[in-house]
Amino acid sequence: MTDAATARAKRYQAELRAAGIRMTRQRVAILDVLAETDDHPDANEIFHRAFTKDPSISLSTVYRTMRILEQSGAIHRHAFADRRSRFEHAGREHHDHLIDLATGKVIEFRSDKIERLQAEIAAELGYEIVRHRLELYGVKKKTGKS
Amino acid sequence: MTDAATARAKRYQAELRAAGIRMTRQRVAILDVLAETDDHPDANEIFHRAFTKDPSISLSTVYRTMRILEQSGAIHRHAFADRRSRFEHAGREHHDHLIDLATGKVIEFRSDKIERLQAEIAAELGYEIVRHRLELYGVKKKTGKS
DNA sequence: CTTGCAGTTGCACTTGACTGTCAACTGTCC
DNA sequence: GGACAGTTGACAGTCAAGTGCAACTGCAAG
Repeated sequence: MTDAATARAKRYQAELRAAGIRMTRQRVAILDVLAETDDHPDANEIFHRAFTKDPSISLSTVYRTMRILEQSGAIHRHAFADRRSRFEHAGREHHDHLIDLATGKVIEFRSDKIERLQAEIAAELGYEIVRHRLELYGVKKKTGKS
Repeated sequence: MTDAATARAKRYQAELRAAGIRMTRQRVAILDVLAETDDHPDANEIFHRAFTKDPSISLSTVYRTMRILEQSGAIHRHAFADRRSRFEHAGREHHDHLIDLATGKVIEFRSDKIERLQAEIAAELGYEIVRHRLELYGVKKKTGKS
């Protein structure tokens, strides 16, 4: 665990405690995992990673904790093409995802233009956007002129 | 079942038979359901609707058929906020979805600007979009001047 | 028409992701 | 150091979806 990750983990803990969430051994382990993660692990993956930090943790606790963290706004839940949820901590700037269909790799991107356009469209339909989901599924363009 | 829906159903049948897919009683029932549908039913809902046309159909067959239809490109599978798949027949123009968080109502919309922007963004990242998913989740704006 | 048979089906069962229950445990506030 | 409400691990239960298999059936060739 890098120093930066440790610092992040500490910050998450402090924030959650401030929000009245009890900091158990298991939650610390999960927060550590999230702090040193920059991919989009599913519950099972988080369980395995947390398990190496604290073998007393159970999968149920991971599910329960992910739900609590989601409700408190600490993490975001995604559901890409497959049926299971993937998570990422929320302390980062909003972004959307481009999924490489060949490798499954998830690339993050952000476009203010698109964000603005979405708000416009919703407004036209009489709605206000609370959240959105934009996922592009694509394949690598063959390099070369074209 | 309206005449238009019947015609659509017949067309679907012909297309699938041309693609070498055997037209069983059950598949006809499902195709009929899809032809007269313009919402986004899930497998269970399709099962119930098809059941009224042919009580011999089973849920397994609906699942199997939806998969076949999806692979043959006849329908699109969506997974909105909930965990189950919803379907719609593909014979229609591409569109995205705005989901009303209060009522669950699904509104369809389409924006060429956004489509173009998406392609641009993917291109910048070196990708070619195969498909995408754009869902806006929102609430009705309070009416009035604003 | 009848037949042959690969493709389909219904049923019962399995899977995979998650949720609920409950006795035992443990942060946290005095 | 208690007290005790919040939390946990184990495991049963739920829910959407997929599967194995014996029985059935489109449909193409006779």
